[in-house]
Amino acid sequence: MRKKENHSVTAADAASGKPIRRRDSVATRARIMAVATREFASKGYEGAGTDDIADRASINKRMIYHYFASKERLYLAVLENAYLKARASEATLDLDQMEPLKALQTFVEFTFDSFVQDRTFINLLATENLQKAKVLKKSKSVSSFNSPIIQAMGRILKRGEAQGVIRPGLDPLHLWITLIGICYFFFSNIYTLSVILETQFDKPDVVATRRAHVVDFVMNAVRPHKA
Amino acid sequence: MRKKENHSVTAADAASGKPIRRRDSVATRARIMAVATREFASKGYEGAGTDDIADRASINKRMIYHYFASKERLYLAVLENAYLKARASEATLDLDQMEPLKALQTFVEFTFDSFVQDRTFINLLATENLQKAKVLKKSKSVSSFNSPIIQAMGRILKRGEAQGVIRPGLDPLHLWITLIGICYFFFSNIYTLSVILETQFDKPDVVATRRAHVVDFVMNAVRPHKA
Amino acid sequence: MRKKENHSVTAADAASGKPIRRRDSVATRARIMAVATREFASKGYEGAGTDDIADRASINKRMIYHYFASKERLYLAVLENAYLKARASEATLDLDQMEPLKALQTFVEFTFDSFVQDRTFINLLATENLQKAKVLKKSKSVSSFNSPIIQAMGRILKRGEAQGVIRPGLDPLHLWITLIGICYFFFSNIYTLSVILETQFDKPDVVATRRAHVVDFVMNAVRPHKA
Amino acid sequence: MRKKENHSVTAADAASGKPIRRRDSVATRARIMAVATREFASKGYEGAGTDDIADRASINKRMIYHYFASKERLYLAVLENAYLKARASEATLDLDQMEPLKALQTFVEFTFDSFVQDRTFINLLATENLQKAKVLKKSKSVSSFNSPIIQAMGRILKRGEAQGVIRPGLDPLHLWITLIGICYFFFSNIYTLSVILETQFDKPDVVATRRAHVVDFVMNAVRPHKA
DNA sequence: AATGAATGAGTATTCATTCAT
DNA sequence: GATGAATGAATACTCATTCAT
Repeated sequence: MRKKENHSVTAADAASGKPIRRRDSVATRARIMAVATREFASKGYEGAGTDDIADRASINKRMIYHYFASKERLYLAVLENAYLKARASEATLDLDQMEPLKALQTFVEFTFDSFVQDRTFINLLATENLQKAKVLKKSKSVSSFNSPIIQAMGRILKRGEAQGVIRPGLDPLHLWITLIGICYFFFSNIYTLSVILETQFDKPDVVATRRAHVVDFVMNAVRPHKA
Repeated sequence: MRKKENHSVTAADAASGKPIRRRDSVATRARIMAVATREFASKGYEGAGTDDIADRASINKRMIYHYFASKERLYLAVLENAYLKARASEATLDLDQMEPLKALQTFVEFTFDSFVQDRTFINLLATENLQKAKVLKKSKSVSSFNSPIIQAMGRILKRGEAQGVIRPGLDPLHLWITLIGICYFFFSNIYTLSVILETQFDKPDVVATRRAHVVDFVMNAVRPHKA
Repeated sequence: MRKKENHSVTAADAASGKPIRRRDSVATRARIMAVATREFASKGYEGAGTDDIADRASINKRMIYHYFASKERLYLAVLENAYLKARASEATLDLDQMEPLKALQTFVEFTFDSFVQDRTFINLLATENLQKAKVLKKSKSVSSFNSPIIQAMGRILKRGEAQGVIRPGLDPLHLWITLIGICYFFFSNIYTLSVILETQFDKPDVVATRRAHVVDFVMNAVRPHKA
Repeated sequence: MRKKENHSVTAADAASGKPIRRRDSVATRARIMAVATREFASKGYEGAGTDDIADRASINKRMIYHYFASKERLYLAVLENAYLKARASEATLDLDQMEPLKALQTFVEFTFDSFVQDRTFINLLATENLQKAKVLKKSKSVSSFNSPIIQAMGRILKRGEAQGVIRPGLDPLHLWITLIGICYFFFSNIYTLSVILETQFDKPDVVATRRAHVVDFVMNAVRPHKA
C-alpha cells in the first residue's frame, strides 16, 4: 500500500528544514495533490470526482477530507501549487542578466515551451475562469503570484529603450499579457482549432512552425520604427 | 436561427386567421437554445444542468429530449450555432474592400470588440477544449466554419506585401491565430488575471487601454523593417 | 405513409363478413397489434414501450390511445388474440377422428412444433404470470379460451381406455397440463438451460432429439401396464 | 444465505465485547439481497425498482451501488444465489443411496414440493428467459450450477436398467428436463391457468391431486414395457 | 382519422460529504 | 493516520398519457 515516491518527498521536506513528519502523511498528501492536479486539469472542476481521485491515488476517500477539508479546498491547493510552480520556474530565467531583446525572446520561448510540455496550468485556468475565479478569490497567497514578472518586464523595456533596441511606449503589463496570450491561445484552443481547421496542431512540425512565427512576430512588434 | 418550417406554419396560421402563438415548436426550440447557450457558456458542459435549462426556459424538461435527443446534442447545437453566428458576423466586414493595413486593424478591433460585448463564445470554446473537442468532433457542419477568414487574411497579406505596407513572410494561418489570440487571452482569463494582478480588468478604461495596446502591437508587428 | 399489408387485412375483413370500414383504420389497428405482440413478447409488459411500438408501427403514438385506450388494454388485446389464435389452430386438428394413441401423439407433436416456430405465446404467458394474471383477469372473453381441448382430451382417454390402448385412471385436465408442460418448459427456459448446460438447445438436431424424447415419454406413460 | 466473513466479524466483536450490530456490512448486504430477491421474483427485472428495494431493505439507495455496482449486477447476484441454493438443496437428497425408482420418485416429489413452497426461482427464470439470459451469460460461476444432477440421473438410469426396473433408452439429460418441466409448468403458469380454466390451482387439494398425477405419470413413463 | 407538442412523475445512477471505529 | 459504511440530494434521461389542432 505504501509507494516509492516517499524518498523524494521526504528529502524535499528535510531540505526545506521542516520538522520531520511521519512519512506516510507527507506521501499521502503528495499523492492526492498529484492525482487531483491531473484530474482537475483534464476534466475541470465539475468533471473531476472525489471518488476517482481517491481511487487513482490509492487512498481512502476520507483522506481527501482529512487533508484538504473539501473538494473546493483541494482544488484551491492544486491551483495555488500550479501558480507557485509556474512562477518558480520563471524565476530561474535570470532575464535581468540578458540583452533586452534576448530577454524578451527567451521569455517568449520559455512560455511557449512550457505549454508544449504540459497544458495542466492552461486547463486549470480555463476551469477557474469558467467559474469567474470564484475559488482563486479565496486564496490567501494570491498576491505573491504574479508581480515579479511584470516588474522584470518593466526593467527589460527600460533597458531596451535606453539602448535603442526596443521602441518606447510599451506598457509592461500589457506587453506581458500579449506575450503570454500569443503563446497561450494556440494551446488553450488546440483541440477546437484542430477540428475547425482540419489540421493536427499538436504535431511537432506544426508546433515548431508556430514557435518560429510567435518569436518573429513579437520581435518585429517591439523593434523601433527605424532600426 | 430560424428554421424552414416557419414558412408553412406561419402561412397556414395566417390563412386560418388564428392567433400567432399556439403550441409553437419553433419558439420552444428557440427558447431552449437561448437558455442553453447562456447556461453552457456560464457553467461549462458539466456544470449546466438540464433541469435548470428547462426551468429557465419555462418548458417541461422532457421537451429538451423531444427536440434535441440528449444534453450532448443540445450542447452541440449550441456550439454550432455559436460558430455560425461568429462567422456570419465576420462576413459583414468586407475586408477585401479596404486598404491592407486598415483591413488588419479593422479585423483586430472587430475581434476585440466582439469579446467585449459577449464572452459566450469564449466560454463555450473553453469548455469544449477542456473536453478535447470531444463533442465538436461529432459535428457534421464543422468544415464550413472557418476557412473563409484565413483565405481573406491571405489576400490582405498579398495586397499589403505588393504595396510594401506589410512585411513579407507572414503566414496567414498563424497570423490569424495570433491576432485572435492577442485579443482572446485577455478576455478568456480576465477573472484570474484580475485576481492575480489585483486589478479590475473589465473596467471600461482598462479595456480601452488594452484595445489601444493590441492594435498598436499588431500594427508594429506587420510593418516592413525599414518603412 | 401507408403500408402494403393493407390488402391482406382488408381481404380478411371482407372474408369475415364485417362491414367495410375505412381501410386505414383497420390497417393501423392491425399494424399496432402486430408490433405490440412482438414487443410485449420479446420484452415483457414493463420492458415494452409505447414509443417504440408507435415508431416501429410507423404510426403516431396518439393512435395507440385512439384504438386501445391504454397500454394495458393494448396488452390485453394482444394476449386475447394470442389465446384465440392458439385455440383456433388447435381446433384444426380433428383429434376425434383419430385413433386414441395417434390423437395423443398428434396433439403432443402439434404443441411441440407450435413452440418451435414461435415462442410469442410462451413469452406473453411468462410476462402475464409474473404479474399474477393481473391483466388477463380483466378479460371478458376469457372463459371461451380453453375448455374445448380439455373435453377433447377426455373423449380421447375414454375411447383409449375402452379399446384397451390407454391405461385407466388418467385425469384429462392434468394430462393436458402435463403434455403441454413437457413441451413448454424446454422452450420457455431454453435460454437459461443453454447457458447452464453449456449446450445450444435451439439447434435443429437437438430440437429433433427432444421431440422424439417427448413423444416417446408420453406414449410410454399412457400405455396400459401389461400390453 | 449467510456469508463466510461472518466468523471473523463475529469473533472480533465477541472478543472486543462490543454490541453485535454496528455498521454491519454483512447484514446490510444480506438485507439487500433478500429484498432484491423478493422484488425481482415478484416483478421481474424491469418491474423491480432500486428505490423500492432500498426502501424495503431500510437502507440508503446508494448502498446498492456500494455493494453491487449496478442493478444488473445485483440481479445477477440474486440469480446466482438462487441457483446455488437450488443445487445445494438438491445435493442433500442422496439419490445414489436409493433404489432407482425410489430415487426418481424422490427427485420428482422434491422438485414439485420445492415449487410449492417458493416460486421465487421460477419467477427469476421466467424473467431471465424473457431477456434471453442476457445477464446469466455474464456469470462466471455458471458452469458449476447444473452438471451434478444430470450425472446423478445417468447413474440412476444405469442402475435401473441393470435391475430391469427402468426401461432402456432414456437419455438422462432429456429425462431431467422432462421431470422438471412436468413439475414446473403447473407452477410457472398457475395464474393464467387458474383464470383460463376457472379453477384455483393453488388450493392444497388441487396441488395434492396434481402431485399424485405427476408421480404416477412419471413412474409409468419409465417402467419397462412388460413388467 | 391522425398528428406533434406538451406534461409530470418516474428511472437508474453519481455526487460530495460525514459517521463510527 | 486511516478505513469502509452510510447518507441525501442531484444527475441525465424515460415513462405512459393528454392537449390542441
